[in-house]
Amino acid sequence: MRSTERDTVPNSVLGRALTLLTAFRPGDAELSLAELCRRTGIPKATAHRLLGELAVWDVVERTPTGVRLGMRLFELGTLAPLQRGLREAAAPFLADLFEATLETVHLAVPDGIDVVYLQKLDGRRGPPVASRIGGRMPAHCTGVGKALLAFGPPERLAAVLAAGLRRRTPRTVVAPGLFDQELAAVRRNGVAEEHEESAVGIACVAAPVLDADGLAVAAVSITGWANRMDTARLAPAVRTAALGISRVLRSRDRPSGP
Amino acid sequence: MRSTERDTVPNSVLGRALTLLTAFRPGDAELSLAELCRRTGIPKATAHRLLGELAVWDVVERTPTGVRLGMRLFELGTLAPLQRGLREAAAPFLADLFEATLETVHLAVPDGIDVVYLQKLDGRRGPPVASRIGGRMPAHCTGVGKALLAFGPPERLAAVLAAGLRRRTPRTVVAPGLFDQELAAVRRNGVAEEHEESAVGIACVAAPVLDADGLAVAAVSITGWANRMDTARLAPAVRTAALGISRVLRSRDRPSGP
DNA sequence: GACGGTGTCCCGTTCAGTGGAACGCACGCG
DNA sequence: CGCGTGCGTTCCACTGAACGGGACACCGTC
Repeated sequence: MRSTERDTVPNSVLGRALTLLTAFRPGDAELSLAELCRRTGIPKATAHRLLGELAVWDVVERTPTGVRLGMRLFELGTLAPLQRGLREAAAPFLADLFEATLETVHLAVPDGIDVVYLQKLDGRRGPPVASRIGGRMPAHCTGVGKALLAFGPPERLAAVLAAGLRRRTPRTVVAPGLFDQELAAVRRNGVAEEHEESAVGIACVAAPVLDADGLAVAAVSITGWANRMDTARLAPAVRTAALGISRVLRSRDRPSGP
Repeated sequence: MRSTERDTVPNSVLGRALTLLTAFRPGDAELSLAELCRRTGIPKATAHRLLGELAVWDVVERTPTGVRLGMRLFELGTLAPLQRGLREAAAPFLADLFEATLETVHLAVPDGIDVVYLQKLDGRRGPPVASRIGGRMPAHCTGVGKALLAFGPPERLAAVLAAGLRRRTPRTVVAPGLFDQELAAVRRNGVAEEHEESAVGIACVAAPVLDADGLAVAAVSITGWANRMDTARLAPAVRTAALGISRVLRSRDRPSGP
C-alpha cells in the first residue's frame, strides 16, 4: 500500500482534485508538484492543471518551491455547521474551565474510530499535548474518546473494538473486556478519566456533551501532568461544563417549547 | 473582483464545485439543492451530481432537508500552513494574555482589505464580540486591522483607502487623512487602539506580529467593554505577546543562525 | 556537459461531464 | 378531494472539457 497507491485513483475531476488535497498530511507544510504526483498517481500535466485552478480560488497557494493548502480552505472549513455550532455553544464554557483550572482544555467530536478536536485552549502550566485543532486521535485511549464511546451509539463502540485497541503506552487499555468495564464506570460516573493511556506523563478528565436523545455528540476534557492532576477534584467542573453545553445545544434545537 | 464573481458561472467541474461550496455564507447552516442552484446558476442535475460526489468525500453532508458543509472541509482547512503555523506559535502567548486579563483575545491575519480571525478566546466578563474564527471584518475599523495596515505593505493600505473607509459606527474613522494620522501614531507606539469604531460599546488594543523583514504577518488583540477597558494599561501586555510570537516565528524560519 | 530533478506548455484524442426533460413525492390550497 | 407547486432524483444521447504523452526550459550536482 505504500509502494503503489494505484488502487483507486478516481478518474473524475473532483475525485482527483480531492485526492490531491487529501494528499497533504499533518506535517506537510508544502509539497512539490512532483511529490504530489508520486503520492496520488496523478499525471504531472493533470495535477499541474488542477492545482492551477485550485490556486485561482485560493484553495491552494503556489510558492516558489511547491504548493500548500490555502486560506480559503480554512475559511470554508470554519463554516461547517457541525463544528461551528458546537464551538460557538461551547466557547464560554471552555473559557470558564480554562479560567478556573489554567490547564489545557479540549473540545472533540467523534469521527469513525477516532476523535477530531474542535477546540483547544493551551494551558501554560501543563505538559505539551500532541493534539491539534482539526487533528485526530484514536478514541479508545483518550478521555474524550472514552466519554464519547460510553455515551455514543453501540455501533461505534463495536467498530472501535473490531478495529482493535492499539497500544500507545504501557497503560493503554487493550483488553476488550477491561475496556467494557471501564466504559460502564464512565456511564455510572458521567466522566471518563485517562491516566497515561495515550501519552506517558499525561492525564485527563472528560465528560460527554449529550443531545436531546441522550447520545454523545461531543466531549470536553481537561488535560494535565499525570502526577499533579487531581482528577476527582476536576471531574465536577468538567461535568458541569459539558452539561452546560448540552443544555445550550438543546435550547438551540428547540427555540420554543415542543 | 475578489468577492463578487457572481457574473460568470465557470464551466469547469472544479469551478462549479467551488462555486457551490462558496455559496455557503456565514449563517447558512444548510442549503437545499434548489436554493444552491438559484444562488449559483448551476443546473439542478449538475449540482445534484457534483454534491453527490462531494458527499462521498465528506466535504459536504446530505441531510434529509438539504446539504451542509462537512467535517472533512474543516479538517483540511486546519492543515493550511499559514494559519496553522501562526496558531501553534501564538497559542501559549494568547493563553498568557487570556490568563492575565480574562478578556477576549484575538489572533488575525490580513486578507485583501479584510482581516481573517485565526483564533479567539472568549472572555466571560467581556461583551459579546461578533467575530468568529475563520470570519472576516473590515481592516480599517478593527484594532488588529489597523495594526496590520500600519506595519504592512503600503499597497494594502492603498487598496483599503481605494475601497473606501465604510462607516460602521458613529466613531468609525472614515476620513483618509485622519486615518493616515492614526496609523502614524500606531507606528510610533507599536500598538493600535480602537474605541467603538466597529461596534458600539466595544474597545480593543492590538499589536502586530512582524516577520524577519519587519512586515506584519498577523496581529494580536484584547477586546472588552469600551467604558471599562484601560487600554494604556493593557497595551504593554499585548505588545509583549505580539513580540513573543514574532520571535518564535523568526526562530522557526531560521532553525540555526546565519 | 551529461545528468536527474524540477515546473511549464502544447495539442490531437476521447470519454467524463452535461443538462433538458421526465419522474415520484410531499406538501398547502381552493 | 384533485390540483398546483416545489422539491429531490434519474435517465441518456450529445459534446466540449479534461486528458496526458511528450517536448521543453530550467535548475543544481556529480
